[in-house]
Amino acid sequence: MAETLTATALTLKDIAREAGVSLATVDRVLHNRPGVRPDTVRRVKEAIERNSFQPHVAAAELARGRARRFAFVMPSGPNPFMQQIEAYLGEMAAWLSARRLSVEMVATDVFDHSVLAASLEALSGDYDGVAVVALDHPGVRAAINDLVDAGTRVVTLVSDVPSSRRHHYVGIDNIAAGRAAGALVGRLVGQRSGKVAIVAGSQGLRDHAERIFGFNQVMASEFPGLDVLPVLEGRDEDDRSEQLLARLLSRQADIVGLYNVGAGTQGVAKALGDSGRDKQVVFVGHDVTALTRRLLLQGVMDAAISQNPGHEARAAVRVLLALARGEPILREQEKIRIDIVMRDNLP
Amino acid sequence: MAETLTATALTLKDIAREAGVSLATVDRVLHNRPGVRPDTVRRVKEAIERNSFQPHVAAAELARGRARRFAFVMPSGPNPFMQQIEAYLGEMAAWLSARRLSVEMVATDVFDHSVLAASLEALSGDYDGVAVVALDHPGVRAAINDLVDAGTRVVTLVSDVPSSRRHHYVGIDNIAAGRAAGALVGRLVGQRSGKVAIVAGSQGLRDHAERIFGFNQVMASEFPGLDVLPVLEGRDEDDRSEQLLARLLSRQADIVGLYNVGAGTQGVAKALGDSGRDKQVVFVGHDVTALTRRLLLQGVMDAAISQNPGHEARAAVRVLLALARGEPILREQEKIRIDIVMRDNLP
DNA sequence: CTGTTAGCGCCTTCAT
DNA sequence: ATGAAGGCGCTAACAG
Repeated sequence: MAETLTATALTLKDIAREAGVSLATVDRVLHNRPGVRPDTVRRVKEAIERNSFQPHVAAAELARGRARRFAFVMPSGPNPFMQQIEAYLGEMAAWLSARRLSVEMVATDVFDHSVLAASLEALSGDYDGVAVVALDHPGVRAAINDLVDAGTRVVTLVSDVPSSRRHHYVGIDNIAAGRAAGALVGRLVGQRSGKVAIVAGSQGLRDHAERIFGFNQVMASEFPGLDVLPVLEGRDEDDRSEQLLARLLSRQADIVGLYNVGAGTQGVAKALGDSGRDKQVVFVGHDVTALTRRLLLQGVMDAAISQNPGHEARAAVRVLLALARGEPILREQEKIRIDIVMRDNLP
Repeated sequence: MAETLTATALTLKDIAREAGVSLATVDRVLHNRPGVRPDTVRRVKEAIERNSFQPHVAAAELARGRARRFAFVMPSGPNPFMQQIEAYLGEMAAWLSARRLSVEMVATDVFDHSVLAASLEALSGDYDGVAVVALDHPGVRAAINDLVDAGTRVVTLVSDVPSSRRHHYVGIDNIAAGRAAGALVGRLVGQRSGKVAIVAGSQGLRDHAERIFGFNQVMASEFPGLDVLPVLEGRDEDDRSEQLLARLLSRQADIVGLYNVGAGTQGVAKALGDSGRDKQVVFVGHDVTALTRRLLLQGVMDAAISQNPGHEARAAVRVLLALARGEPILREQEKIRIDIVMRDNLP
């Protein structure tokens, strides 16, 4: 009837006794520290295995006694999504402080690779862990690798640098996100056929490029009746996005779908609204902000592909902490999922 | 440039010195224990406030030294969703054990209120916390309240008993889930008009009733062209669901949408498949299991409204732990969101 | 290579 | 009503 899920609580001392060694030796083996005869190592490991011993994290944390410092390197400037992440970090203040953790925000120009790289280099040695919203560029990659080599734990946040040796990426699979966007546009357009417009910040941004890739994949394979137009590059700016889209709308009468890959949402919505076709065109974009929430409620936007900024903030902290403590990462828990948000399931 | 998010790490001793009292007194004030003069209480509280002091959780946990026991009361029988929750709890074994927590599974007939109530009563006094998949019934409510009165922390899981004094509910908003289902059926049906069928386990189950309510809300207000048929009650059984739906399909030619509220998915899919109309009818159901995953990939199901079982398992444990420790609950983190899952964003 | 020992910060008797 | 002191389980010097 009742099946228990955990072993009984032994301590280091028990293992020491069972293996016929001292506390210190068990501790050494536990942390793979040198200075123990291979034979002793084996004996101790066996005792640990046999009892499936787990050191008490609270005791370890207390004994180690060191406060840990983490830095979050984030874009300067008013990006609502990034501001949400910062706000959620702020909400964790008590949680952090009860664990003697500190997190510091470092604002930088993440779109300029040399500035970003310099910001990262400047952190070297001062932090136990760094989370960074990264641009995928060789210079940035080198800076990340230098941090890693210096013993700092590094996680990329929202935007990855897969070729670097960062310990972990906290963010969504952007190709899958693009596919989800494509599926939504296609399904919501329904029987109609026509053209589909894409507005992105820049195809040079890795995440944007990946989203577009996924989007086109689905369009090509599943919705042959829809014709994807060349990508408009609005640099994530409202004005530019608006102008480009307005011009396109005025020339193409048979646009039935619109995918906004990045920011500049205000401009995109304006162009669409001014054209008077916001009810006919299926409009899918990214992230739930004050603006996109309003657009969804008004029926201008039909769906938003979103990543949960609170989850990303907390996952980044937890992953850095687990890495610093040498604990395993709960991959399933830290995975950032792609949420499809429509008017009726707005969070 | 760098803005820090945490206070410096003081200790109880620092507060004691500053307030001119001993460690023990600060500790008493911190935990609202009796035996301290009101005046002293004030002085100590001020010192705590002034420094925004946070006791170190690791030290507290270690000193308290007591292992904590939690029980999970879950439906007996082969419910894939519940099995997933159990599996995720199993994956937490190391995490639990490193914190000297144990969780025990208690299988019971959650659909029989007297059996369920008896199972709950039997736990009294033995556990620090109980998570229960609850039936909303006066007898169950009383059993929950008794546990709470006995000092046990209680969270309802997946299915709530709002009228009880449970400390927390870990699960989705089922009305919102029904609305999301309605919006999807309506939007995916597109321009067509016709009839929409609903298959539920029973309208007596609170979560099913709520989902149906939300579904009908959206249908009535947003999709007047769609006509919702009376609910078929399949008792979450494959056979019965199949028969009822097969009969309905044979009589109604113009069914364009289908909402499966609970389990019995296998039967629903079979009836739909046998009718040869699985590609024309928009089919939305709940939860991502091996079966629904397959149906989504085959294009039989169009979308699944899902709650993340891993998240629910971990949230239940974290909430029970926070309650037991007297820590605040991170509401935002523990909130269970409604996920819309389509073929292209299958997790 | 291995063992001994003094804390880490808090909680809990036990005295006063 | 308040204080003193030991100990929770582990880590990190320091001896040997």
